[in-house]
Amino acid sequence: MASSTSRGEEAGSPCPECKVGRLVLDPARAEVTCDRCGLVTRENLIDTGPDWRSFADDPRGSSPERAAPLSSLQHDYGFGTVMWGSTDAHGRSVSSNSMPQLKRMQKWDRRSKFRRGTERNLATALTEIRRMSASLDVPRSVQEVAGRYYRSAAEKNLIRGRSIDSVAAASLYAALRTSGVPRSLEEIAEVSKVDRREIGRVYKVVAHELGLTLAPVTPQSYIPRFASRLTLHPETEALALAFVKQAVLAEVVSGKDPKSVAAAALYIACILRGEPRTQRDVSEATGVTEVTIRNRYKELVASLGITFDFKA
DNA sequence: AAATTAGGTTACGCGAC
DNA sequence: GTCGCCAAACCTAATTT
Repeated sequence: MASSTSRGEEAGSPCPECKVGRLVLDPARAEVTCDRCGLVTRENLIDTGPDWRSFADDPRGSSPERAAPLSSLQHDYGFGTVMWGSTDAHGRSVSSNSMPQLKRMQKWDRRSKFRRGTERNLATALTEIRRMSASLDVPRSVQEVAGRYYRSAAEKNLIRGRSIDSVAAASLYAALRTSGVPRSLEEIAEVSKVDRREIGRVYKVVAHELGLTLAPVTPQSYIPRFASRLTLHPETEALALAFVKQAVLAEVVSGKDPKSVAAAALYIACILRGEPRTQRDVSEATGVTEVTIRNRYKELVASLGITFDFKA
C-alpha cells in the first residue's frame, strides 16, 4: 500500500466533516470518501503495483514516486508531458537567459498536443467538467466517469450541433446518476453555462446513445446528502430512510419529485426523534419549498400510519 | 412556525409542423 | 428542432391560524 502519508484521515475513522459517516477506502477509485456526505479526504493514493521500486540510491533520496494514474480527466489520459510555467522538469526555476528557449519549447509542446481539433475539444470539455465538479464537490471517481461518458459521446459524434459545455454538463449529470449520488438538473445548471432545459435534452440523447442503464432517481439517494446538510443524528437519518423505503413500497410517491419525498421524510423523522427542524430549515437544505414539504409529509403520515401523539 | 389558498410556471410525452 | 397541448407537480406570494 501507499504508505499512510500526510494529513489524510484513515479509512474507518469517522468523517471529520459530517461527524456521522465513516471514511471508506475505495481501491478501485483510489480515494477515501465519507460514506455519508461524500466528502473526499484523500485522492490519488494510487498504488498500481508494478511500479514498485526503490529509490534508495537515488541522489534525490527515497521519495516514493510512482507513475501517475491514468485519468479520464485529462485529454491525453494524463500521459503527456506538461510544459508550462518557468520551471524545468525537476521544479527548478529556469535561468532567465534560457527563458526564450523554454517558451519556444512550450509553444511546440502545446501545438503537438492540440493539433487535432477533437483533442482540443476534449481538453476544454474535461476542464469544464472539473470546473463544475469543483463547485459541486463531486468525488473524483464520478468525474472520471463523466470524462468517459464525454469521450464516448464524442466518439459517437454526438457533439456535432451541440455545445461542448452542454455535453459536458450532461455527461456529469449522467455520471452522478449512474454513480448513485445524483444532483438535480437545477444543481448542475447552476454551475453550468448551459441552462437546465438544454442539459436535460442533451442528457437524454447521450444516455440513450451510450445505452446507459439509468435507474430512476430514488428518494433514498438524497437522504444522506440532505441529512448531512441538516446535521442530523445518524438514527434520525436512518429513520427517514426507513420512511422513504416504506413510502416507495406503498407507491404513494410515484410521480413525485424524489427530492420532495426525501425532504418530507427527513422532516418527519426530525420531529419524531425530538431533533426539531423547521420546515424552513428543511426547505433550505433541500431546495424544496415549504408548501411542497407540507403536502408530502401529510401524505406520508397518512399512508404510513405515523402518529404524532406528543408535541415538542 | 405552520397551514391555507390562489395563481403562475415547469417538465414531459407526443404528434404535427 | 420547435410549437402546441395536456395534466400534474411545483413554485411564489399573500394571508390566516
